Amino acid sequence: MTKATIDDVAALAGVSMKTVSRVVNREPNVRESTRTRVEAAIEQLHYRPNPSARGLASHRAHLVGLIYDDPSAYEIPSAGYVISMQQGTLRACRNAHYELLIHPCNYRNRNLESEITDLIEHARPSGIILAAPLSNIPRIVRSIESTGTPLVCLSPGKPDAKRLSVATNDREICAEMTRYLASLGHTKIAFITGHPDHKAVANRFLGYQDGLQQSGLKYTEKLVVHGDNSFDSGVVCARRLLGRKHPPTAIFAANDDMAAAAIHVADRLGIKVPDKLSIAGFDDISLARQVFPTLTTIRQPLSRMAETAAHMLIDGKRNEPGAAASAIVPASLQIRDSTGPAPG
Amino acid sequence: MTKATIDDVAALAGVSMKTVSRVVNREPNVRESTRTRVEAAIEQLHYRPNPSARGLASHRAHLVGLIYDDPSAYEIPSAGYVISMQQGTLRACRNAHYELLIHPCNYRNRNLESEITDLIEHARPSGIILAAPLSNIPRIVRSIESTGTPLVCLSPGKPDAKRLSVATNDREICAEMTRYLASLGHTKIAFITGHPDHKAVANRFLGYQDGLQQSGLKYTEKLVVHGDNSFDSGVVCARRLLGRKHPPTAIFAANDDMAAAAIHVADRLGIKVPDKLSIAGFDDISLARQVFPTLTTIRQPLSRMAETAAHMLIDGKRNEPGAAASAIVPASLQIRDSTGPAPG
DNA sequence: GTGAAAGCGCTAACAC
DNA sequence: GTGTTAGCGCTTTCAC
Repeated sequence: MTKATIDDVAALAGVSMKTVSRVVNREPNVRESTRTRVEAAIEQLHYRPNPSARGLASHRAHLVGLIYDDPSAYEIPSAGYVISMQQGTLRACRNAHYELLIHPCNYRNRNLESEITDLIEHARPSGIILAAPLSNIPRIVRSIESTGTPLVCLSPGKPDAKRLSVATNDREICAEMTRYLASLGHTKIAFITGHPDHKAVANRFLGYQDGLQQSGLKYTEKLVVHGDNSFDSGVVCARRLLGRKHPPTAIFAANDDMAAAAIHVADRLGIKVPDKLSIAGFDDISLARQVFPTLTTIRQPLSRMAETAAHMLIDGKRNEPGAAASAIVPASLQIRDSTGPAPG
Repeated sequence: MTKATIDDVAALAGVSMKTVSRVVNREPNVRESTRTRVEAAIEQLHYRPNPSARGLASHRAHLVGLIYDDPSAYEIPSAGYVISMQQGTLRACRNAHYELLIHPCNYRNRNLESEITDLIEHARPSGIILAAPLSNIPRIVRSIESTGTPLVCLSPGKPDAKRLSVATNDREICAEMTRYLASLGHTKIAFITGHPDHKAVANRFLGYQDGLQQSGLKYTEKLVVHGDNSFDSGVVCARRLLGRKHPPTAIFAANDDMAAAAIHVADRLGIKVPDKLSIAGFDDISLARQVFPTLTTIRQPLSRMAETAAHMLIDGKRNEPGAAASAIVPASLQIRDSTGPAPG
């Protein structure tokens, strides 16, 4: 038994090829009863459209391109991020019979724009999902847009009404974490900022400030130190904060690596966590559950974000063209053992 | 300027379409001078074959399928492994103008065989790379083989002369690590075994025994404890080893998670690493460089292995059909700070 | 060694 | 609402 083609389905359902095509592609102008009959035939023959034939005839492959900055192998948290995004995109693709084309690339590459436009012209994806931090680079975004391929940006720095994007509520969730720390009785809550280039990371800092205000606490620069997202920078920052005469009783770091570093420093200094010091991070990388005590942090819904993005692309063809939209998928607090009531 | 087609190239080179096709596909029966001329035309027009047209005409997409067990997001070391394999496969694919189709799946899924054969029938890849531990499951391997699609197994449990495979020298490199520890003066070298299901992990244990023998040390069961690859099991094993009257001066764990656990336990017990105790792992996950002291370990060349596998598939079409082969890509020792001369 | 013709399985454009 | 007719750009088959 050889594979069923669209003709076989058409013959079985007693309609033309084109009607089958309409049903498969969810196009309008098919009577409900006809649609049902065609669907039954598809089911019976286990018909699935041939992607190559589709691609050839439509000048557009039924695939979604996922473009992201290439993590060096074994690097964390990048690897976890990438896998999450792939998983989310694949979930959306599988239901819709789309394939996923992954394209890791180096954001320092000078020819990145032509590399990406080449990819698009060659593979002709139905749409592109562009992950942060690439989605923060205007020349990359513009070069993709110039090909006319639908684009969804993941975590773009600032929302842009003219573009499709999916983001999380960095700022709000950081405010929530800050309020949570305040609710535990902490009044001196320090913040370790992240790499200044990453716009979403800057939003985390704003959320911290919001949270202080919402809790009736004063924001002061003295409680802010500047890291660069690395574990090492976290060590330096935590030492600076904890070496003071009146150290903070809570430290909120803009990512988990720096938060883990703070736990490490506290341990060296003999400061008990969470009894004397509460520590919170952001990202929920696997390290968060491997440190002792386990780290209270914020989980970004990366997989859901990517899934949402893929759906925008796949379903988007039937939307009005001008209907730019940005979706927000909320992050969530992961309360673990590194936070507790303020001492005293 | 629209994209060049095979006709454009043929016209420019003054040959037929078919000859261009022969050149592009590296088929025989083209005079050298003709080939050169065609290649020049290809270059000049920036011609790249349309994958959809190719796939449609040849009943076979120019793509490589990479099938692996799905890590839950944020799980390490799976994420790092997957990224490495993807990177290696992509390197090979890009040069040859193949695409990569990734297929994470759940190895506990009952319908896995039909899921995979469906995938193959619909996407029609030129070949499949099957990663461990899936490559250790005979019914999966056989179901792929039954579709007639070329298959390369990554780290199959035992080499099989009838199949294509790529593996690393687990056993030899573990013997080398053991000899290295012995060369530092250690005579009581303990081993923490890994999960019994993973065949490659069992080879590591054999390598440990080889290494002892090669160093003139006696193997004794007393120095072996059984873990399951998890950090927690490593804690239990390390406690058992270090709680003895005459503890070992070196611990070699079958993976990095358990080795990191050993470092953790030693720290709690006040045993200085590497002064009083040397610790070695296997995998070189990113945690290996995040623990203190940094972990001496073994790096598996996963990315190279996947690249080799992809090349076997892509180039293999021109080989003799019966030419099964298995490649070995050697692993390497990563000497860091957790190992040192034996005390005393 | 090289070329001509046929057709892969689908969608686009338009007719009805 | 539905069907008809052309191709999409390549590989296959077979002729030379």
